[in-house]
Amino acid sequence: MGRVEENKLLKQTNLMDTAFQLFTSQGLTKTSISDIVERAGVAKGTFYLYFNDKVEIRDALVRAKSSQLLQDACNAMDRELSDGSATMDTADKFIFIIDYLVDYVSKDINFLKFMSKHLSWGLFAGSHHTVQYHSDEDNAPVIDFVAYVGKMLEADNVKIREPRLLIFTLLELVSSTCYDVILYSEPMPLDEFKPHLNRTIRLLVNDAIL
Amino acid sequence: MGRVEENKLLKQTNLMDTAFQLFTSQGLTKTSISDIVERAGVAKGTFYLYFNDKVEIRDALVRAKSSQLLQDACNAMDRELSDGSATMDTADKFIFIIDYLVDYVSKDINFLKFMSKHLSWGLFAGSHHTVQYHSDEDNAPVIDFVAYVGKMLEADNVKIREPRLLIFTLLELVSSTCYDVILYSEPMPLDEFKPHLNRTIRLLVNDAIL
Amino acid sequence: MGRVEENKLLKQTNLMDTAFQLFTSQGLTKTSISDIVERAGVAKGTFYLYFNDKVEIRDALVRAKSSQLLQDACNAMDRELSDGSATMDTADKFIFIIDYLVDYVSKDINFLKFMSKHLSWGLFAGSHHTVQYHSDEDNAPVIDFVAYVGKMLEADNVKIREPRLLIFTLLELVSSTCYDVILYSEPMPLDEFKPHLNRTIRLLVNDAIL
Amino acid sequence: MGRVEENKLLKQTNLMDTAFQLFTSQGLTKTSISDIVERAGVAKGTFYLYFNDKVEIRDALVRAKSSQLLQDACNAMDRELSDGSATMDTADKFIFIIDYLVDYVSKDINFLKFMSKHLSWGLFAGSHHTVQYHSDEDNAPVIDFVAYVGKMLEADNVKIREPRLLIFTLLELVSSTCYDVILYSEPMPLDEFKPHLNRTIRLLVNDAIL
DNA sequence: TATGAATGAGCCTTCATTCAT
DNA sequence: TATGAATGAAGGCTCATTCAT
Repeated sequence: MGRVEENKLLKQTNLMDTAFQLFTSQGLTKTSISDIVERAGVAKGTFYLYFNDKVEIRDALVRAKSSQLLQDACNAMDRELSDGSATMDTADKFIFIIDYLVDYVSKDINFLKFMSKHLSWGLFAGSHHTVQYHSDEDNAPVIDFVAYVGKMLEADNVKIREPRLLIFTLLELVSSTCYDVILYSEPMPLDEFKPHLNRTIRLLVNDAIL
Repeated sequence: MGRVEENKLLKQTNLMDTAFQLFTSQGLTKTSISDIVERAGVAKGTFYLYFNDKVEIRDALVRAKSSQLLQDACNAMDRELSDGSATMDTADKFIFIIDYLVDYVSKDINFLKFMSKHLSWGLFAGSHHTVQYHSDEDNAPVIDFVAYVGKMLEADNVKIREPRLLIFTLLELVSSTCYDVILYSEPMPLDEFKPHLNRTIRLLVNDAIL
Repeated sequence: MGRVEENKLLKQTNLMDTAFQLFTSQGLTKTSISDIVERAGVAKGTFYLYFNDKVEIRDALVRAKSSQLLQDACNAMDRELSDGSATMDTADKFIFIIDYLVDYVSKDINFLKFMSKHLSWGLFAGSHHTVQYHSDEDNAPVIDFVAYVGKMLEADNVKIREPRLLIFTLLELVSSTCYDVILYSEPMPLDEFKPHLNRTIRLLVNDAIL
Repeated sequence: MGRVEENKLLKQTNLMDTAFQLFTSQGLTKTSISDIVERAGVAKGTFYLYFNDKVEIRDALVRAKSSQLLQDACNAMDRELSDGSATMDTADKFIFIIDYLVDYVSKDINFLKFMSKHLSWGLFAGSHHTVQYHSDEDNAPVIDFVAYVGKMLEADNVKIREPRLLIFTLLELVSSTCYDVILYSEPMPLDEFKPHLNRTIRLLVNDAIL
């Protein structure tokens, strides 16, 4: 990558980081492109060199941030496994990962509001029209979550009917239910809901195992 | 209800009907309040007599329309059952109802986009801060979906662990997965996805039966 | 005064009291007629039965309140004189009265802002298009300030060239200078300004004495 | 000053000139920002690049115009003095200048209404948050009125107790009394009032001379 | 007399977007 | 590439005023 391209990427990253801060702190609609460029320290016109509009940068951020969050969950899983203390079956591992996700968003309501129910977009990151993005704060390249799960299953010596579908279904289920549960305690508070959620996850995972 | 109050309800219904038409035909952001009042044939100020802003009328509509859709599904279920031709167990009935919902939104993409993943809001309709609303097009009063399912289970002589939770979970699962499946064919087209969805529904329902 | 007229006056007084509260607490432009009628507990239309617009009620209030303030100053003067302790010449008396006015407005900035530099309007109250008004809080009928001063001069056995003109000039001088002095400390703070003001008052009064 | 900055100042001056015309011809409240920008031939948004709201441009204009008027009065004084015909003492000079001011506003009632009683704001122009402004119509740079008077006194070999305070007091007295006198003939018509005013000016000036 | 729902013109302001520099 | 002044359509919203009840 040449100096010019590198510089370009830096500007873009800067814009995305700034936009993310503003989106999560004051909301999407309350954040104007003026706000973003002012805080980012670039001119208005510069924004349009990198993004066509606010929706584009929003979508790019949702993909990037959910992808990053999945990555973090994988890392946490790896740490847990290398501890060697616990014995986890495949369903336990799914539950662990999802628990990590739920914990994270329940501690950062603004992040949850920004992501809405679109946690699964992180799965499709890397595919069509994804903006290259790697925030300064993040410390590792983002890998493919489906691939990670694949390796996990391999290690467990377990085969699953449609791994990608299972992952998608679980993520949608989790992000969708938890959105209402966390934000509105509807139909019940999170800690009351969690056991049911885990039971459902185990059910779906075990059913998918061939 | 006095003449004045009747008139007020009519104005509100008129506004909501008009807003719904515009939201589903040209999208939420592309619809201005000016558009709504112009088409509804009332003054701008009148809108603010009934709603505080666009978000409020949107939310009221999401609740009302999803509630109505659930009602329609119940009616379809009743018709099917009164046919007497088919023998359906409890899981079959859930699958039938959900199939009705999915069919409906898959045939009206704009409706799906408007509702986003919030089909379950129809469950909470009738509860807190719900605007009274009954569109001219609709032909029956809206009853409580949870209550309907309750009676259904009674008729089947079946007891379920947490009926409200099951219904919520299923609705979230369905509306969330189908949103991506229908709009983006992600991770697969709808007809390919449906068998998996049905299998999952059956799994969850049977697991909930005591 | 018949019951009907009495009632009418009560409504009007109620509206003016309410308007005054709002004008002084949130400012003239920030106060809408809706605010006034809502707080006063009457319907929108009722306002227009008593006043043509906001300017009319504002002007009526400025006249009434400045008139009342002048009255209060007279009462204070009377109390001071009946004490018998002090010996005051005519200029002293003017200074005493004006000091009362300045003290009052300097302790109620919002009142000062509302009255602006129009303290002398209280002189013309009772004349053309003045709304009859007597707030609940006030305890005495409002008399004519010029007449009061006339009696005061008589008691002092002093004749003045043009009493009404002197009073007008002094009031304008005081309200105008003190407005800037109190609100902006321009060209100097109030306590620094007061000696100069008093010197000027004495100068003008003595010059007017025949 | 670069081309861009020059252009900016021109735009601002243009806006202020236009606003002044409208404010004085149709009044402050009857003039909308739409009116101003339309007449000025710029876009609505451009207004907000230079002023935060209508009050800001109004205040800037009051300061600028009163400052300009004081300047004009100084120029007239200079012309009068260079004529050499008259012999004027210090009080005469003050009376001359004030007479110029009163004459001016009495011939332009709309200007008087716009300025209200705030003629003294011209004294503080040049100080804090004053918008740079120099109308096309005006032909000379605006100097400091207090400084002008200072030189005048020097030439007269006269020392005054608190020159700035005297000037402030005189200006407030004049603008405040003449506002009511000219607009409402209250308490008497202008020509009847003028001798009294002049007497008062002379009194105050001579008293201030050390 | 009193009401308050309805009006609708017009308010101020925002903001995505452009383009000359 | 980058800038940021200028744009102006469109936004949400207010509010004085009316009038049928």
